[in-house]
Amino acid sequence: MSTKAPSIKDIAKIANVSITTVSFIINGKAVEKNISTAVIKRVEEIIIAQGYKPNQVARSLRTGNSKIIALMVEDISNPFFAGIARLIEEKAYKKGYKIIYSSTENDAARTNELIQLFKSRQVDAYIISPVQGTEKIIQELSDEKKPVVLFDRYLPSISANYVGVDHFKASYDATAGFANLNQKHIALVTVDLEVEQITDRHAGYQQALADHHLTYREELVLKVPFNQPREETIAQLVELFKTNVTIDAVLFATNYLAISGLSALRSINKVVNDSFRVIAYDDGDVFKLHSPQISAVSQPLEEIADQIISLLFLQLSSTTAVPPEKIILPAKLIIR
Amino acid sequence: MSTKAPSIKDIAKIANVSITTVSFIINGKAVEKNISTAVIKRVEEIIIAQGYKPNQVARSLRTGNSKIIALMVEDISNPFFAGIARLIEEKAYKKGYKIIYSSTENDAARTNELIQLFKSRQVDAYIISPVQGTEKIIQELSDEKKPVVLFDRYLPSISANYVGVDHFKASYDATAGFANLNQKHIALVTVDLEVEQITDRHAGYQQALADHHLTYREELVLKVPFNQPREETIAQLVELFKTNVTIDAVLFATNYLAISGLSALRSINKVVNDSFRVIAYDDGDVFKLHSPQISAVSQPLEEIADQIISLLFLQLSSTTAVPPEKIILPAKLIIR
DNA sequence: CTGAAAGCGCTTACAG
DNA sequence: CTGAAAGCGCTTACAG
Repeated sequence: MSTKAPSIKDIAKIANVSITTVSFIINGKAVEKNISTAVIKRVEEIIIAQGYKPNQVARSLRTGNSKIIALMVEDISNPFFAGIARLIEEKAYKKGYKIIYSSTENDAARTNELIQLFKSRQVDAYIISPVQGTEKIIQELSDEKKPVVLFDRYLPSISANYVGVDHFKASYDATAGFANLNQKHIALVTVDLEVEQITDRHAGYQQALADHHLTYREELVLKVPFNQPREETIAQLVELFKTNVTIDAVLFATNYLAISGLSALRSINKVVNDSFRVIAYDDGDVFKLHSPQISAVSQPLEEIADQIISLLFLQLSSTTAVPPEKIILPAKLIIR
Repeated sequence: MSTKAPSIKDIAKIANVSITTVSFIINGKAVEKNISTAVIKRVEEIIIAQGYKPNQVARSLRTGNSKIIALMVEDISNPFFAGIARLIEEKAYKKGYKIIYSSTENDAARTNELIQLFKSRQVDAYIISPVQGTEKIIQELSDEKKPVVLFDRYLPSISANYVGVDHFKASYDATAGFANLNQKHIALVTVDLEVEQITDRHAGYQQALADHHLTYREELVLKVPFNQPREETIAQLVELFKTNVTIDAVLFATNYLAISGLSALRSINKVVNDSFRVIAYDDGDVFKLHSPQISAVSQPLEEIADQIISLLFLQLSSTTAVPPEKIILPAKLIIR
C-alpha cells in the first residue's frame, strides 16, 4: 500500500523549488521571507495532495525542542491525578503541546530513569508531583533552564515553581468542624510519608485540637504504611476503631484511606452518623453515594490545572529566567 | 551550571576512538564487532564519568523507530481505562518501551490528528480503543505494518488485532440472573452509541428476556445520549423510575450510568433491595461501599492488559506479518 | 580490531 | 525572491 511518507525533499522536487522554500512555507515564514504568493499556493497544494507531514523527530533533532510536556504523577489511575491529567492535556493541546504521562509509583529510582528518558527525547517542559530523592535531578532540569512546575508534593530544597493546596488549613478546618459539632475524640488516619503535603495535614489536625482544648492522643492517630495492601490497612483500621470505642469522628488524610476506612466500618457494622462523623480527603462519587453521604475536603482540580499551565507557559514563552513562584490554593470543605 | 549534554562525538574524542566504536559499545555490539576489552572498558568508564546518554531523537531519526507505544482511550480519567493504562505501562516498561497516553474524547477528528502526530514522531505501535470514523486511518497504520491492537471497542470493518470482553454474555447473564430471582420488570439503561460493544449489551439483555418469557418493552430501555451532562442524565433516570413504578430490576450498561442511576435513586428515596435490584457495569469502590452493596459486571483488567501486550509484542518482534486475532474474554458477574 | 563517511529529515545563517 | 550547504546526533555498510 502506501510505500513511504513523502519528505520535504520530495515536495521540493515536485514543486520545483528548494527545500528551503518549502521549509519556510511550512513554518509560516513565507511572507516574512518574501516568497511569492504563486509559489506559496503551488507548494501548499502539493503538500496537501501528497499528504505531507513534517517529520517531528527530524525537527526536534534540529531545533532541540519537541512540543512535548512530561507529566509525572504517583499513579495515573488515582482519580485526583487522572482528573488533573485530563484537564492539563486539554489546555496544553490547545497551545500545540502534547502530554506524555507517567506513573512514578512513588519510586525515586524510577522517577530518575524516567526523567533521563524524557531528557534524551528533548521533552520541553515538566509537570511533576515529585518523590523524595529526586531533588537532585529536578534541580538539574531547572538549572538547564527547562521549565518545571511541581505540584501536589512540595520539596522545600528545590527552587522551582510549585502549585499546591493549603493542607494545613484544610485539615485544621475539618478538625475544627468536628470540634464545633462537639465531637470530643477525633481520630486522624494518615499515611506514614514524611512529606510536607502529608505532615501539614497532621499539623493542622493537631493545631485545631489545641485551639479547641482537646488533648492530642497518639493512639488516635494511625499512620498507615504507604503501599501497604488494602486488606492490611482495613485490618489496622478495624483494630483502631475496636480498641478506641470512644472515637466519635475521623479525618482520613487521603482518598484511598477513606475508602479503606469505610470498608472497615462496614465490616464491623459501625454506622456513620452524628455520634460518629467522617471527613474524607479528595471528594469522589464513592463519598457522594455512600449512605449517609460522606463529607469531604475537595481540592480544586480546575484551578490547580490552570495555575500549572499558566506557570509553565510563562516559562516556555519567556527568554529570560522567571523567578519561581509558590502558589497555594484553598481546598473546599464540603459538608454533607 | 551543566552547560550541554555530551554527545557521542565528545565521548569518542575523550576516549581517543572513533564514534563508530563508541556506538558499537553503546549498542552492545562491541563483542560481535571484536572490539578489545581494554577499549570497551575505557569507553564505558568515560561514558559513566561524563554522564553520557544517547540522544533518542537522533537515534529515532536514524533508525526510524522510537521505542514508544501510543495508547489511545476515550477518557484517561475513567477508572477502567486508567487501570488498563497503568497495567500496560508497567508491562511495556519492562520491555524497554514507553507509553504515550491520549484521550480521544470519542472524537474522530481529534483521534485522526493524534494518530498523525504519533506517526510524525515515529511511534512504534498503537493500542487503541477506537472511535467510529477512524477506520480509514487505523487501516492505514495496519497497512504500513505498524503493530496495532484495538481493544474495548470493536470496528468490524478493520482487520486488526482486537481484545475485548463478551458483552453479550455478560449482559445476558446479568439479566438472566434478575429473571431467576423472579424480577419481572427489568430495565436497561444504556448509552446511545451504535458500537458493537454497546449494542451487544442490549442484545444480551433482549435475548435473556426472551429466554425467560419476559416481554421486551421499549419504555424500559433508556438510551442516554453520550456526553450528556450528568444532571440531565439523572433527570432522565428519575423520570424513568417515576413513570415506570413496576420496574423491579435495572441493568446499567456503563459505570458512569450506574453512578448517575444511584444518584437518581437516592434523590427519589428509592432503596435498592430484593424488590428493586441493580447491576452495574464495571466494578468499583463506589459499588462495594454503597448501602446495600451493588452487584457488578467486572471486566478482567489484568487479562485484557496481558493479551494486549502479548499481541503487540508478537507483532513488534516478528519480521513477517502476523494474522490478526480477535480475543474475547469473559466478564465476571459479581453478585453482592 | 577500528575508522571515515554517508545519510535519516529537517532548519537556518549566508550568499546572491 | 530563492537556493546551496552545514549541521543537529546518531547508526551502519564499507573499507582496510
